[in-house]
Amino acid sequence: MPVVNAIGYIALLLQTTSPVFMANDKEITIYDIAAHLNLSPATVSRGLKDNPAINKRTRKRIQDAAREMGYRFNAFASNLRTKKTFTIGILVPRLNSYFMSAALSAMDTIASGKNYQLMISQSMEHKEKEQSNANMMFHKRVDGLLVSLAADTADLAHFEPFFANKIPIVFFDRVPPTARVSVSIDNYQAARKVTEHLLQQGCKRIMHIGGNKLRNVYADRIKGYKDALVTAGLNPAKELLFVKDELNEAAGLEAARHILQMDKKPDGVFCANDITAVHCIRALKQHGIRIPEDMAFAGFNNDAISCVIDPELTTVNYSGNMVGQIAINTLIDMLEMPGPMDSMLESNKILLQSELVVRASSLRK
Amino acid sequence: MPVVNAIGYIALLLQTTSPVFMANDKEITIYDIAAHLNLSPATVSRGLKDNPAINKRTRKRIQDAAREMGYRFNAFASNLRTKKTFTIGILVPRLNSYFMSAALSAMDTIASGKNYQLMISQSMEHKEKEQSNANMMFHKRVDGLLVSLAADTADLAHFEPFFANKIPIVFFDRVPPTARVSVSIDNYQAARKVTEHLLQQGCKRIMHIGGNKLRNVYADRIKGYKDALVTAGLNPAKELLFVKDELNEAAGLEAARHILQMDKKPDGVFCANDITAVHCIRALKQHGIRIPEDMAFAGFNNDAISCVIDPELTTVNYSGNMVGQIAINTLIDMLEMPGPMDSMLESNKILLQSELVVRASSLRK
DNA sequence: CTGTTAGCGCTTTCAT
DNA sequence: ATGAAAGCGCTAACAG
Repeated sequence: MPVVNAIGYIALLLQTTSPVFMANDKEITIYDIAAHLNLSPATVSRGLKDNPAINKRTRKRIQDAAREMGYRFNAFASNLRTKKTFTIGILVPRLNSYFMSAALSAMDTIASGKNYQLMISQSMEHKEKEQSNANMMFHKRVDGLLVSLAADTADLAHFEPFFANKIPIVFFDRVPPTARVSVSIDNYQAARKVTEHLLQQGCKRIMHIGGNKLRNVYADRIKGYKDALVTAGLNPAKELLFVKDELNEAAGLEAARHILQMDKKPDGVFCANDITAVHCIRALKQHGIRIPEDMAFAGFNNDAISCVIDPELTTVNYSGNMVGQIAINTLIDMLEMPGPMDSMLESNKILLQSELVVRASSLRK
Repeated sequence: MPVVNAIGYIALLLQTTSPVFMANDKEITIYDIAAHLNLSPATVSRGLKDNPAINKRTRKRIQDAAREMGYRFNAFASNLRTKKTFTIGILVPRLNSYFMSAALSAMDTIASGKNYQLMISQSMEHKEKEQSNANMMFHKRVDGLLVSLAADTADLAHFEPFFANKIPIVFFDRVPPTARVSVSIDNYQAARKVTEHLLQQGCKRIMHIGGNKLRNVYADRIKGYKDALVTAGLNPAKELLFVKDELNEAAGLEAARHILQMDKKPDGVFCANDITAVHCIRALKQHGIRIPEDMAFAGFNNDAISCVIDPELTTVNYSGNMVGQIAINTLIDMLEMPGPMDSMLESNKILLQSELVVRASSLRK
């Protein structure tokens, strides 16, 4: 019987629950259970895992004893042997965006269903932070990694340890062109569709507000925009492309200021994200520009905010939820694939479709 | 010298970086370093930790060798001995809210600065999920816990293992009344201020749209609202209190429907969160109700959305960032306090102030 | 300043 | 169906 020492005694005074959780300083181990039941630790270990090699009644005795004695599984000891942590690392540019929250939300739901834990950290859009986070994940020995790149990440050197050790990485949303496995939407097609829609509404001078071209999401949208113009026989003019490193509220205000001082103003604007679009619209409206009569507008993401602005914003529905789900399922599949190599060699680039959501901000007919 | 086997060979072909990260299947341990340098594993262990007891030159040799040999620290083995994981568990109702994202963002920044990892999971507002998450955290042996409760959590039984084992918990935002350590804002005072502001604007019939009274945040706001009315000599009428379990977009629409069918409509509405307020306003506007002329409006949270609605929403600025910072700092202080007991016994309820942000939606004079 | 030694708690052959 | 024993990689007495 474990002796209740001074600290345990205080814990005893504090506690308000069944004796199951008594803190005696001494953690219960499988050895304690084994001794208690006159079994070997090996049998207890198997019994706790419901190993069918163990007699059904014995298993039950073991599990009951474990519960009664307040046993808790020690994952470290287990990890030390098995080399698996059931932990997935997640690197994202920022936690506080609507899209990312939805993606993480979906990932968390699926991960806990399959008994994986998530270890989340954000780069704040800086490659240095991304590097140190990746490093930390590597040392914490995550089983796999889900990554959405920072705005200024130019190379993947900081992921080499993962590649070399065959720790699977699934890139999502902000994916590098060289990624072997990635999940994102077809930004090029989506941008084409948006631009074509604005053309159909009669726009002749369409401006694009875009993000850092280092990232596929923004580069592809710019390309889609330009190609749509070319296909329509228009020339993608340089002065109609406005690029900012980060597409936030400030970028929207800046874009508005830029538009207001243009001699020949655009009659349509396709903005690579909703937040920027919304704040740009607000600023333009304050200066008497009518949306969509003077200027049609479209955004990207179908952020909650896009329904709140007046007029409601035409945008691209791009489900963080869906991307998150597919990304983590892909990763877990790789983790649980029996043969270790095969899955790592074949490339798997998933491109999701997105849908144009037409709302009042772009309807001119 | 480690032999490159078949798998290692493929890894070699794949790799594009320095030989530091070669995957030889065999992980480098302190024993390998020790053998390489003709030292004992203990010395290597100390050297890697920059223990001043070790000769400065030896330390350097050890660290250089570690780097060259591609050593990576094995946290499990370390945890197994030291019983500390440098991992903090976080339980939140939902990841995808603006407030929570900001709080997590702040926590992540501070945690990584102090070398802690975060293990985040969400309850989806259900106590069952919260329970299983808490359980998982306990088994993963987090050093401490940060908790914001689900909407329907009625008791804290699932946290007993933590209390009993003296694993510190800091509750934040959605805190239980019985919490020993908690960080939240003064919801009562904030709600009073909002209500008083509406009164000052000439409102005589102020409605309150509130959330689940099980949670302090909503109960306190309701109380603040009622007390402000009483102080002003008004009677908090039952038909002017509209309570929904979850304050989301749907709740806003439902509230609007409710208001539209009221015989004697309110001339002011104080809504316990911005999202609900915004969608309620949108619906009311569509039915010809003018804000603020017919009905003044105020929300809570200063969500990004509150500046996008027209008219802009009067609200309470309640920084997720600040709450997150203080919560995690409080927890880390507890974790790093030398004497284990003292800090756990004293209660520490931090109540932050918030500020009323007056915007057009409530200005009638 | 460095080395020896004995575990931390679990898993896993290999025996029985 | 169960047990014995070795070892995962690190740390902390204790000894020198």
